[in-house]
Amino acid sequence: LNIHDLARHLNVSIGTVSRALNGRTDVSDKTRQRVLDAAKAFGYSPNQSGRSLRSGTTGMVGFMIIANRERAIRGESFFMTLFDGLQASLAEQGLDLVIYYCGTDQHQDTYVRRIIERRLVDGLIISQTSKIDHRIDYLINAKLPFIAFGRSDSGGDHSWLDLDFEGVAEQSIELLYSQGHRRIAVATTTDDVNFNHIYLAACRSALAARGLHLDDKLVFCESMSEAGGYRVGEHILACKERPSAIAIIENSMAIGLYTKLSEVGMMPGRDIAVVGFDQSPTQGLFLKPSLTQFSLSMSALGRWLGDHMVTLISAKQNNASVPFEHKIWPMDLVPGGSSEMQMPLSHSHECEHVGVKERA
Amino acid sequence: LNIHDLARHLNVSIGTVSRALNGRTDVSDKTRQRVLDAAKAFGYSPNQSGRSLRSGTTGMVGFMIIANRERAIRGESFFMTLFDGLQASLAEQGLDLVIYYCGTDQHQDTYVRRIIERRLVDGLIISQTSKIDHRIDYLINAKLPFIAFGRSDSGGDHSWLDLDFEGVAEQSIELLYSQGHRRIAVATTTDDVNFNHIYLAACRSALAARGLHLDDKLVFCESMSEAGGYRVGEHILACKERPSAIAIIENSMAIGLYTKLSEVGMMPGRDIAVVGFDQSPTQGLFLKPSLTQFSLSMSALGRWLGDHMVTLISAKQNNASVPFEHKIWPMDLVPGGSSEMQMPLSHSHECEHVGVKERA
DNA sequence: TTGTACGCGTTATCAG
DNA sequence: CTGATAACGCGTACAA
Repeated sequence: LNIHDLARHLNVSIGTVSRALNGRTDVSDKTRQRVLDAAKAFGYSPNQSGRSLRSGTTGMVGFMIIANRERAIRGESFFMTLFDGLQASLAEQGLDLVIYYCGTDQHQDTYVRRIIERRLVDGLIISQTSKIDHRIDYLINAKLPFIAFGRSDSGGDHSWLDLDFEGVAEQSIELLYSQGHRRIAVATTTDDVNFNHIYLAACRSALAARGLHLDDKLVFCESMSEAGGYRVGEHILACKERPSAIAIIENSMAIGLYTKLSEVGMMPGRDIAVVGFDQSPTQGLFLKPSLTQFSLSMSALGRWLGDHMVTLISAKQNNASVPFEHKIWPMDLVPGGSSEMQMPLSHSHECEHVGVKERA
Repeated sequence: LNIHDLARHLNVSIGTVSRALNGRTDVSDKTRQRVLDAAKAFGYSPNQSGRSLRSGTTGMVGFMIIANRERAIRGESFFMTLFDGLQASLAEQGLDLVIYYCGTDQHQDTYVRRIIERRLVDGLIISQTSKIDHRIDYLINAKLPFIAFGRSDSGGDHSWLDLDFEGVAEQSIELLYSQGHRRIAVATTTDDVNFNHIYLAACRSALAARGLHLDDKLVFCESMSEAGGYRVGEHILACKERPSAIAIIENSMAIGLYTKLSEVGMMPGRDIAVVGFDQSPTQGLFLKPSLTQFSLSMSALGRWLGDHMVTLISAKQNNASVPFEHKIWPMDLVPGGSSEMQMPLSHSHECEHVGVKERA
């Protein structure tokens, strides 16, 4: 069923049908209503290929996620929680959200090229950006509206949104430091994504700001999974000088850490302080003891992405100058039992920095 | 950059370019190579809209997932684990996977209509089928190749794939029964998906086959989330006659149950036997004690979906008769510590059914 | 206010 | 083996 059939049935021209359906003003109300009724009655909907070909626009916004062989495709559920806000925002402008899944056997750079060259979308959101990310160079060059979810050193100016890793690191270290911890470990993931570098660097500066040096032996890099966290636990137990606290970048890793610790009779919040991050809204709260972590509104984050994408797309259509945005998304500390322990002050490893009030 | 530009640059006609790129035989090897080289050099890729319009086929297969307000969009990560096999299978036939996310503010039936009417895909996989699912009626009527991931009572004959809920229920009940449990609870979800009915019914029959009646007071229906499992724990504790075992349909609920139990000093596998399902490959293994659950190859499952979808699509293109398939996907028991406890035989609540060998 | 006709980029048919 | 040309379904400038 195409526009010709509908027009013939109504004894009008296809031009009139098209105008009526697209909400143009130059069509009588009576005719418009007839057309709309008939379209509904026959279940007519314009063929998207024809429409795209003619208008040069697809009405689709892509969100690309990358499978990761190491972590067995966990953590991607993280993205699910933002699709609702994103979808709602785009829908208000008549845009559709489609998710492109780049499998383990596909290369992310060529995958992006395919999507863009074939003109599948009007805009694209990429995630899991790496420190050097050729997708960004390509997209800038292709002049396609896009937003990077995650910072990168690649490319020129472009819009991006990222979580506040610096803020999380600062708050985590401050919390642990204020409770007397001086030997603090950091766990990151083996993924080739930029946030590992950002988080680690931020932890390092936060420690340095307090006169502490981050021991390389206390930086653990494992896969983003329960299994990875379990191995982090093994590393901790194998330490000659065990840390009294650890900041861990991903909550599923915290779960594995909990498991390893419990196997040797250790408990987070009693024998070692643990601070997590936030890769799933509820997960950490149901650990025992509850995991200290950081909350954020994924739905609002998705909406931000959608709103800004709409701006970028309309700017391009109007040949307007492009207002790039750079957004650091705030996250709020949710204290849990895993970081409740206080350190005896005498055990400080940084005696030279211990001031008067700590001795009091 | 379109096919005309490429043809002009090569001093050949657009027809020749098209033939060369589409691997037709009626083009000389020399010309084909020139075209391919030029296409690569200029980064030319056919415009999908033009191609779709002409050929009437999009080369896309959709996978539709439905957001669920109640469970805060958890559990959808389940699907992620099958996309790899699905994607790989489709890619071998030159088909692309696109994921359609039906948000909480969209109605699933109208969402499917939109996708189909606008001709966005050559085939569609729907998931989270409900007992009565109008999407199936619609898709059958639209004559579009589709597979339902999940059984439904709706529609006529069509292809579907579903997990072996009956097998899981049977094995779960058998395991618990053989260890002396006679008062066994079942936890399902509040979602309007068919597997709740299937699982519950299968548990009921498995119990009946052993002379046990499933007490309605021992059927708990909560949201598919840690919070839901937590509430299941509350229900159990509030029971006048507490069950000694529970079969629970989803692993994130098991996590919440663990949490509630630990709050009152109870431990799975010691104070109550717990058998889970499998919504995430690793989750249950890192609970303490490890959760008895069922494993399956999600990648293979995805591949099955892809392979069958390819069959359906080519059958339609060749006007061949459609070989529908109905597949129950097997799952394997992975015993964990959560179900290790043995019940003392004297406590059986079903004395009239206790046979000689149990008294021995 | 409505009808006509062109072209978006591609593939397929047919003639050479 | 190759080139010219007709569709595919739609939106829109232009004519009526």
